[in-house]
Amino acid sequence: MDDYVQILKKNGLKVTPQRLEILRYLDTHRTHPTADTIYSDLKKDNPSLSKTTVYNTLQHLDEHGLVYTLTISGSESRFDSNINQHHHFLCKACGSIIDVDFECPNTKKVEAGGHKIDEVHGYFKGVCASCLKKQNKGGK
Amino acid sequence: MDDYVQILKKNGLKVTPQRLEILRYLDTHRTHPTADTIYSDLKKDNPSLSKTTVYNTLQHLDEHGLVYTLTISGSESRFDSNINQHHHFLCKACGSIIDVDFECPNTKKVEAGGHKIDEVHGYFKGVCASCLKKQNKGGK
DNA sequence: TGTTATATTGTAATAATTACAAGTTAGGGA
DNA sequence: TCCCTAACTTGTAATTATTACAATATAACA
Repeated sequence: MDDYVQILKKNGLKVTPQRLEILRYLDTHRTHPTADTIYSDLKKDNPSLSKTTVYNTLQHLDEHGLVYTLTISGSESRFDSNINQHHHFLCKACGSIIDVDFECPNTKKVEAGGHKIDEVHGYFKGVCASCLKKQNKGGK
Repeated sequence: MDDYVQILKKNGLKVTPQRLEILRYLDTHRTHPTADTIYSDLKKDNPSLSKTTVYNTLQHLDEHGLVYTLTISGSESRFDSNINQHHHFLCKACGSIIDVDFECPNTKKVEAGGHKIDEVHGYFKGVCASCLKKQNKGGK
């Protein structure tokens, strides 16, 4: 019935309403939200939700590879339920984070140095196509 | 005489002892230090140094492309005076950050989406060769 | 050398995250 | 089905990195 229950069970995680809500939220909001955004949004329907629970759950999900934690913005972590290898573009004008879908062809070069790689993060920063258009229209 | 003076002047930045010290520190400590590490180390010889000055200076240097700010660790920024295009490997065991020297061949693919790219960050995380060796020796 | 815009300093404020103790609940076993 | 216990959730307090701000000091140029 509910896939999220299966996902948690498969990973040996206890099934709780809070975890189901957070999993569902991430799955239906592919905007790379912050912990605080997730907390604020979910609190509307579940006023007793604690921010600590959100942080703890995100950490557990990350440890089990169920979410991917981005540090692209520098000041706060952002969470992505898209587990496939992909990278990210951060628009410095509007703040949005856009998925960039390709694999990193350099992983093997790094491994050639003898290191074991668990995570690959590709962060591109600049101005997105949409904001570039606005800038050209708006003048200056 | 002192290259750092020229670097600052060339970039239209006022030449102050603090800025020279920070530039020199970054140039001679290629360990990707945090702002706090820079502050603590420089404070030894310049007790009146303020942490705010360190943060302000690093920000100015970054804006002028004289340092590169890493957000690889998530919890704090790290600073690199190596301006050439390169990437980084973070060892989760010992915390060290290792330079990885190659260019990203995917920049053009991102630009194909119509975005303007100012910065490219490649972060690899795992266990470094040195720590892998220790783990094998130490047993477990 | 004087002027002024800019930099430095120190403290206080903010923001994100973590620590912790108390109460609650999920899930397996009797 | 009920009970037990380990694990989870909650709320508050603490911590850490960073920024804001006002007062003082100084670099650079006339």
